[in-house]
Amino acid sequence: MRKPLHELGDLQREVMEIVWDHGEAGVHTVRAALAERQGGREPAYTTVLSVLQKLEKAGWLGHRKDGRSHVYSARAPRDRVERSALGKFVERVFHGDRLVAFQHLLEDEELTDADLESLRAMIDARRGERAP
Amino acid sequence: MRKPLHELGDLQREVMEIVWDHGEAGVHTVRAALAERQGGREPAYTTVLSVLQKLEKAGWLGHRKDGRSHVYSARAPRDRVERSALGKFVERVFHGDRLVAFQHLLEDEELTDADLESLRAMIDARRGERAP
DNA sequence: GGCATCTACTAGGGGCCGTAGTACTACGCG
DNA sequence: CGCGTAGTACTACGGCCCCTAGTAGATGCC
Repeated sequence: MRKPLHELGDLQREVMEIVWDHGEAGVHTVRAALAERQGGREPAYTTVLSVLQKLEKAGWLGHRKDGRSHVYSARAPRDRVERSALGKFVERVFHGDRLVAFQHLLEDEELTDADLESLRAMIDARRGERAP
Repeated sequence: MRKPLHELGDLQREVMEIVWDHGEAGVHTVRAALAERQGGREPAYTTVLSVLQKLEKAGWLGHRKDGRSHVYSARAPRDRVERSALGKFVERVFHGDRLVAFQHLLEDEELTDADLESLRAMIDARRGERAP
């Protein structure tokens, strides 16, 4: 299967995000978005094209024809990919123990009381849908 | 700084875990532990030594002399490293939004009601220490 | 039909991983 | 005192992936 999202190179991940954000995107769109995100100049046209093609070959993207151009779109919805990546990560680093992951996330200093509140809400919602 | 834990290769991560588990470990210990974990045969002595040395050069390990041997130990406690890795991961994949990470973890099918219960407890504990 | 545009294919520098060999060192035993 | 064994240090190499881009070939508009 596909490699987890976080194991992609920086450029490839960036491109995936751009495609997800735009719904679909061609080389020009991606180039422009890249330049804007990173504040640098655009990579060569063929560079971006190559990346797109690699991502397609790897199963991340599909494309349709629009005139003579190709317009790429993600083959899997973003949140499913992210969730899967998180799962793989938890697997590798915490041997699958999600509770430990929770614990670490909770220990984060930056969480506000409001955050904690909405966490509780999330959990309660989850319990609700579990045992209705 | 050091690379996040999940970006290490499989062998290197494995070795780190072994060292953490043992508190400290020399080449022989690591070799044996590797063979046992993976059920395969031990990698060459020098292979393991090389890995240990690489990890030391990268700042993961330190060593002390014991007779003519080196005994390696981790330079940072495991849970700090894990937490940092999780932080980096959330940064890369969720742009730092921990709540999204929570959400995904919560959506996991495998969580039992007991798990959800202890999650609530964790959160409450956290709130308690926050606003006493 | 000719030119601009776009894709396909190929390539190479750089880096990291796992793997291990070779060379050198030092300690302990006889 | 000398030698062998065990241990470390250094170097190497194949494999793989990333980013980068060039060149060549196809195609469609004017």
